[in-house]
Amino acid sequence: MPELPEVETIRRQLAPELLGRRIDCVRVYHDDLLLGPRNRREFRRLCRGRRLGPAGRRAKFLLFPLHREDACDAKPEAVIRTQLRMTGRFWLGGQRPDPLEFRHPGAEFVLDDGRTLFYDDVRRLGGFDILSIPEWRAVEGRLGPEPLSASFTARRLARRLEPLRAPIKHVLLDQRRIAGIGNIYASEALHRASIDPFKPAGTLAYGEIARLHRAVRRVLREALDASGTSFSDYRAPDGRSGSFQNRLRVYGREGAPCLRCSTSLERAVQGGRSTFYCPQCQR
DNA sequence: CTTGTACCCTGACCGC
DNA sequence: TGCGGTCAGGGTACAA
Repeated sequence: MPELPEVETIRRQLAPELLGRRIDCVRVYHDDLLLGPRNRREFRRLCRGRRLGPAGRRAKFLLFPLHREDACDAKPEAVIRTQLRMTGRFWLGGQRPDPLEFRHPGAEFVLDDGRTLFYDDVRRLGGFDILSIPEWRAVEGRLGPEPLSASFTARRLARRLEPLRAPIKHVLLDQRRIAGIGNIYASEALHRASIDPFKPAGTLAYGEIARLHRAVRRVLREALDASGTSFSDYRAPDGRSGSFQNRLRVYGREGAPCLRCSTSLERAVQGGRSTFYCPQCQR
């Protein structure tokens, strides 16, 4: 479901509410929501009684640092890594969320202020694992740069694309190359940069890469400012929708006119996923 | 190393 | 009303 702007929106809403809270009780309703090697009992044991540090995000992962009760100021000893994948959602409140809207309860984290963090996931492709800090550092080291960070430059992007023969659209989805971009914003960025999604990444001219770099940052920034893109099921934890779906230029607009040149937009399948593009102005 | 494919799972929708 | 096929914002394991 969510890409970088949606996950970051969720993080911003949850972070101030969760900071310093103690996890008193954990319930996990499906084994397949535990994505790591730990079973439910181990997961509960590692969470219970821990205090939450500031919620973080890297790529599309939400991170909940866990501190020992007696050493809250020190570095966390572990982190809960959450992946929402396609349909994972959070809701935080004093009672259960509306069961008509949250029909697939996956897990609950009861906090010491009486509220509970609920996780709901229709397809159960998302979930949690607990990583020690060295384990997390190893995982994080394999991820590509954060596209909104100051250190993500066009030059750096060019170096990462240069050896790759795969289509640029496919490369944008590869979290080892660039972190946080998913199927919506890959199509949107390529359209804004007027680049053919099928073009092999390593054949892009530097000028094209510079345009792509700007387009990626701009579209993610604008989506973040709009609290993300909401289709039928995505909601932020406060229940509000994002509004960026009104500003998508190609995603989901197959057959509609290109906003730049009026050519009918097309949909193609790359690596099993839809790519939306303008056959006229993306070359 | 790269690249492609299968797979995890449920639900909405479309054509028959 | 039912049935089969397709599609959905993701990531990983595995084979070639």
